[in-house]
Amino acid sequence: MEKRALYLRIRDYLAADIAAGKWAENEKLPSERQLSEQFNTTRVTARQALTQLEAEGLIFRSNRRGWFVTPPRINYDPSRDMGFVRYVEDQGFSARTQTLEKKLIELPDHIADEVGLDRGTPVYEILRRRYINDRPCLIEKIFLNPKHCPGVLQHSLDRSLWSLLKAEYDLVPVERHLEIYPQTLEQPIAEALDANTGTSGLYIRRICRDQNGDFLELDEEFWLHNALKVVVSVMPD
Amino acid sequence: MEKRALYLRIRDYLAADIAAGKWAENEKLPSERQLSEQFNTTRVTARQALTQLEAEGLIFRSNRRGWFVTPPRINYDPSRDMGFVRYVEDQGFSARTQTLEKKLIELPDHIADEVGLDRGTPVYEILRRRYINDRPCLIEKIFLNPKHCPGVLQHSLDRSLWSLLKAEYDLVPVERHLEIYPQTLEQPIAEALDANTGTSGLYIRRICRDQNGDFLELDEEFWLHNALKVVVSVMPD
DNA sequence: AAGTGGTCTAGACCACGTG
DNA sequence: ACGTGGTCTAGACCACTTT
Repeated sequence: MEKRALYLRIRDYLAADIAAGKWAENEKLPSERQLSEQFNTTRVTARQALTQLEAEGLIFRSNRRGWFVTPPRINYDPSRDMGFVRYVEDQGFSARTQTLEKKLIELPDHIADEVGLDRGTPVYEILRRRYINDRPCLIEKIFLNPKHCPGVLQHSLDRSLWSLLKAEYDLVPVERHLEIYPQTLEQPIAEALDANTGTSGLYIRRICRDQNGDFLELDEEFWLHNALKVVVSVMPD
Repeated sequence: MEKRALYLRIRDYLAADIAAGKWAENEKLPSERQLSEQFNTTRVTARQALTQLEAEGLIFRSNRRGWFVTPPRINYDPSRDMGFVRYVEDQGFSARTQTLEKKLIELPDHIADEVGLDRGTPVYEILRRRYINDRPCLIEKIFLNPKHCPGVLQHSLDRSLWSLLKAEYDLVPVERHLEIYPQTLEQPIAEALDANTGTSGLYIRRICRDQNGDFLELDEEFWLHNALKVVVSVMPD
């Protein structure tokens, strides 16, 4: 006799309802108390089912507001920089970018060592938040080498950065290094994404260099784990 | 007055101990009951701290055996196929590959449609498990187009597949499509990795084609989420 | 003011892994 | 046989959001 745990059966039940479209994208599920009553159990067990669905990416929570059905993942190719908004819109979603900060700073030592710049080198730092269908999905921290794009902060940065760099400075990345791994979102980032501290996320980092191997850009992206599917095409070496 | 939740303070305490090397890699932490006593709380709260550390990738659990310190992530470049074992060993780890199954099957319809083969096309299916430092870290399901590598199943597959395909059939992939996203591990896969059903994982899929655009290989990998850092280098289009 | 999730207590029984 | 985590009960109070 094999009997799945109660919380997994509740999970299955809710997953089936979600698949059947009982709730629309971004629509709120019944409260934990309602669910625990409905399934004749306690809140702890109902929560366990919800947490499992959250890990699977089927639902997400908004702090103290409730649980909601996750919209489909977008495809995202971090090796292409031409128009995030356009790229997302081609998939039938709306997208929006918001610049949170822009300033000139000294590159942190450990990053300087990594990209091969002198310690203390000044770089532009840009902090942006990106929305998909009005849902904040990622925080992006960009470091730009000012040697190659002096004064870039004076432009509006709510648009495609690389189309700006191409148009104004004729900059084109030649070499791109990508790093991708699952990680939890730390407090300030989780907060900015209306998520709980410790929620799972996907970390993406990109380093771009020009034809001389000069450092152009370091881009760090902190995504909600359920918002995207990374898609990359690679040609042989 | 800001006061972090108890489970987060326990988390911080344990995280500090781990960072300080109080327990070695793969070493077992004290039991949940011991921890809850030590921190003067209940098992539920101690577990919440452990679960948080698990999400962060600092510790992992082995079914009903306990909680253990996670070894460092390996770098992994899914766009390079030359010698997983060698690649891992270059980073100072040991690696091992185990073939679980190999057979000729009909390609599932939805995959056939995707890669552009006729439905019902026979393909080789290979199931492998890969270990890093004797810890099972991923399950790999490979579909090979038999048109390009007839009889490949007669060889030992516990070695680098692409070095075999190159040596025996002069096959070299020209175009590679990658998809990467966080997902939970389903029962059979979690089981094969000595993990719990529903544990978070990282899903990686690679489609390789030859110079004519012919389908060569579909590779699906199911990784423990804390075992790797995906690293890819991309040259411009 | 009412409802929601976030946190926490103090137990319990079970299935499984280890000696 | 014993220790471990896995699951579950039946409550409670709090912080925050919504009405």
